Amino acid sequence: MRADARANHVRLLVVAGAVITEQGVDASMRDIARQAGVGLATLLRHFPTREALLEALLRTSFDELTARAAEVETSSLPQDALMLWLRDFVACTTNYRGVATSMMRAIEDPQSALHTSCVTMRAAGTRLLTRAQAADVARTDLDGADLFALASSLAWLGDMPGLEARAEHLFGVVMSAILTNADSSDTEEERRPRARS
Amino acid sequence: MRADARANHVRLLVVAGAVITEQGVDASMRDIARQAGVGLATLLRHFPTREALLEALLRTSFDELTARAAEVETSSLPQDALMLWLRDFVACTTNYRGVATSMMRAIEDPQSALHTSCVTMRAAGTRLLTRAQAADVARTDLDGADLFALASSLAWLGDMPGLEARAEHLFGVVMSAILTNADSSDTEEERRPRARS
DNA sequence: GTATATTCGGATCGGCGATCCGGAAAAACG
DNA sequence: CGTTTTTCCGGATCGCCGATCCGAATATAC
Repeated sequence: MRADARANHVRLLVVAGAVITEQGVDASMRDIARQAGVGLATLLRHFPTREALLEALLRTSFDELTARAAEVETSSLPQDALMLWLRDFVACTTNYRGVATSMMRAIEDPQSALHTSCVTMRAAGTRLLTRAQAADVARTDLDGADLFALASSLAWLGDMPGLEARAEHLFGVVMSAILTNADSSDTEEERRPRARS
Repeated sequence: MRADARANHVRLLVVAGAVITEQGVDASMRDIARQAGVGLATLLRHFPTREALLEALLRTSFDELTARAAEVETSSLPQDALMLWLRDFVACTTNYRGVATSMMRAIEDPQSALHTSCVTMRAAGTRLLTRAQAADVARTDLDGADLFALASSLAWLGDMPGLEARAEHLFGVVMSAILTNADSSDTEEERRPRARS
């Protein structure tokens, strides 16, 4: 790859990250190119589709999430590991508004540039879920796809206007449906009623 | 209103319903106008924004839902009423793909043509929730906005590709978080593990 | 320094929603 | 009826979008 091309590549990634952070995943590709000081054709040459660009933006975060899954799997109790990782997953996928919808579409479309990344994430979550189920602290009528769907729906809720404040609470509500608090552990706080404003 | 204008109005509603049913709420306004055999300007004169068109399409269903809320409130146990009505709500809002997102945006935007309808729906759900909470069968750390958000997220899940089959199951999972099955009633079936394919 | 291969970006295309306005047609009136 | 008035229609146009083409610019190889 030529030097100027490589420079444009990283420049586009940085600018796209900034623009999409504040405008969401449906930001205008032209805008991104303009703010990066290149032509639209150049952006589209480096990232042929919007999903390819998103995939490049998410790869770093996703790799960190995968590492985090392995980490909590050995360092925490099954129920805590699942909850901690899901919290990270939701937080990560809430950085870019609208990304939950893109991911749910991509995971069903092998052609999507995001497909592999999403499948990897789902697999990481599935491992934590299976471990929790084996420890009898998670309901057994869920599989990895269910978990991915529920987590994605929480991410979707998180970037609805006016719901930012409720997102954490609703996370706890859904978690209470996933975990089967067989014994009262320190994750019990998630069920405690919250003072509402 | 002139006779030809009224005819176009109903014609546009019928065609828009068909087109949006199969293409989702982001269907091209031009397409709808074309299929109705009128100019784009005519469609936009009758429904100045996409949300105004959606509001007109949803009004009938929403009125039925409001009536249904009053019906189950008097005919069913608090927990059953809440569950039955939420099921209807989700089914109704899943008819048009993408409508959940439109509703969540509209309910925070008083300018939206959909705003009033959404607020009405939320109020209907809130009444059923409050009744269930008073009967001690629903968790008390939820308010109407939480319920609306959870129901909308279920509707959102329902129109993700590949999740149609799981939607009902996930509905049960989330319901199990909302209801507090104090005594084992006949709604208990929702918690029974499901055989997965 | 020249030749080659790669990359760039302006230009163009079809499609979108928004808007304008001249003409068509319904309605009101005599 | 015919005429006038009011309403409504829809083609045309605008700026924006993403996709694509291709001559110009330039980094790299020799």
